[in-house]
Amino acid sequence: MISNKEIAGILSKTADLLEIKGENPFKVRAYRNAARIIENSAKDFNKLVNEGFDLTKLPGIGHDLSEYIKEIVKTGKFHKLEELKKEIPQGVAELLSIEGLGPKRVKLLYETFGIKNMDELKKYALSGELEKLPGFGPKLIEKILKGFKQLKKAGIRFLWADVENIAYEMREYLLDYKGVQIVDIAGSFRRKKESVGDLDILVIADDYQRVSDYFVKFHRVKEIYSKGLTRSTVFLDNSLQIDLRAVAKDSYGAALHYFTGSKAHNIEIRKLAIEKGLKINEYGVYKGNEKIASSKESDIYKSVGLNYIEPELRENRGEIEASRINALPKLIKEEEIKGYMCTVKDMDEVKKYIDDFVKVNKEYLILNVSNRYELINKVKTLKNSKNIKLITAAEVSVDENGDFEIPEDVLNNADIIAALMKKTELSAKDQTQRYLKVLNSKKINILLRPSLREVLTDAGVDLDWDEVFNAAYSNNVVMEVNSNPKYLDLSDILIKKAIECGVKIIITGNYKNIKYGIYQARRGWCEKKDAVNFWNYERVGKLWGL
DNA sequence: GCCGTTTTCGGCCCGACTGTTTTCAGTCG
Ligand SMILES: Nc1nc2c(ncn2[C@H]2C[C@H](O)[C@@H](COP(=O)(O)OP(=O)(O)OP(=O)(O)O)O2)c(=O)[nH]1
Ligand SMILES: [Mg+2]
Ligand SMILES: [Mg+2]
Repeated sequence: MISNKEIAGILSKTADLLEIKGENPFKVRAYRNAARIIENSAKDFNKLVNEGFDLTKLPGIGHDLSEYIKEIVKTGKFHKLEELKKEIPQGVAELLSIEGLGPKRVKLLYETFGIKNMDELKKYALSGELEKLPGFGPKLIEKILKGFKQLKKAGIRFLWADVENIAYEMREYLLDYKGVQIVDIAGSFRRKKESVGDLDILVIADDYQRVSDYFVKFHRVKEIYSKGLTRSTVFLDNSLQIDLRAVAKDSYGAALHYFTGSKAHNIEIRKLAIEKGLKINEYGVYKGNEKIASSKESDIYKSVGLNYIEPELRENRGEIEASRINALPKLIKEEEIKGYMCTVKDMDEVKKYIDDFVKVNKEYLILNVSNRYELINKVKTLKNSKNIKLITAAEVSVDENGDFEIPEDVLNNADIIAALMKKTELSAKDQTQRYLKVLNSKKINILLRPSLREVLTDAGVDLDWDEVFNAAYSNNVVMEVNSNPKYLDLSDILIKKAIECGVKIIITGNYKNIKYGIYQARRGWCEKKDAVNFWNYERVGKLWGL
């Protein structure tokens, strides 16, 4: 069964090759746009096609692309891509991953010298032959040679949590510079995407045109890619790219909006402006030559008739329409959490989490006991002595057939049961049935690590989420959102889908990690009604019959 | 290739930085 990601990959690859061929850039954009829509969608396109859903109902997918997507789903191949691959050898498109090489230059390299991979490019660059090409001077060639090492364009990304410290270190560094008033980390970092391709940093300063000079002197800068009066790009020693944008205070709102993105969101907002006879750029909103908004982000939205949209929602996944009709979700906030849920394996962990819990001053704590059920009784004893609202969960492991055992005393002693699906290789159909068996067993309250995914990998179960979420809804099974930044399971997209199916989530994790899960829940349009550990103890008690 | 209570044709977001460009194309955010 072909995944959304695979369909998107085929369309996006086609876009790359069309672009190298010199096709109409707007056609190329249409392919990329379709790829983005599919990759971001909570709907399974394989299923949509098989059910005969009219894909042209989706904005951005018209008659042609709809047919192409059907072809891809039904055959696993796309004839246009197959033809393009015959014309343009494999390695040519890979040259696009080098910073500074776009479709035009790659085409020129291929047509002039027949360069079709990185090795050949390197050979020609070192031999000096490249300089014969129009537009290829010594500086560009030097850049290309260095560019072999850069990551961003090659699609290599970092976990959000892995760039957090360096982001704040850079912010402190910039704040130290004279006249700097505001430093915001924008881009996908501000939108809280689970992984980021780079850091995008906005600086507001008195003499903002001087900031670039200072920026590139940051001690971890290894390579300066470009440097101008209002924007610069550098690479750090760990190959992380950092983009800097510096503007005057008056443009703060417009610049923050621009630099937060996403690109697709920006384009939609700018199209709305055009319809209203306005123009939006990173400096402001303009009616003719008159600037009508610029200093506050919310004013940018207001100028095109929209309510303010939280950064986590800015992915062009329906947030603009929702904003227009006053239907944006009221997202959960970190500080509104009422109860924590942590997994414990031994008494030391139990004590540690209880100690932490007392410090954070929240209402209740759920301890999920894995492996050793005798812990449950010890935890209960502790609960009475410490006089805290403690809920005990017993973790059960589900085998390949969808069976699991809960010993009698566990059933009697644990407040709730949480199921963890053992990793198995099953067809999507069988996997779905296995999940349904568990959900319909009426014995479990929480499904842990529902998709077994891992961020930045292809890991994860293949199944029919509509069926699984519908069963979870009917049986009142809550889905875990695991806050470990390596897992973030459920993902933002599946959280959104779960919520649309009426399924509740519980955001789990220790005090350090919990925010990462909350970020993803916000990206999944999560409101208080959707997240059970944002409810008070009484309401949770009713849900689980405590 | 997509799209349309201004349109079924002719638009499609908008701007900064680089290079060898003497007026702008290519690339990128
Ligand atoms: N209007 C407009 N804005 C753009 C465009 N490309 C990028 N931006 C804005 C929105 C992006 O969120 C922001 C930062 O660009 P990035 O390439 O770093 O993308 P982003 O941070 O969203 O994702 P990333 O994780 O870095 O891949 O700049 C564009 O073509 N047009
Ligand atoms: Mg970025
Ligand atoms: Mg960037």
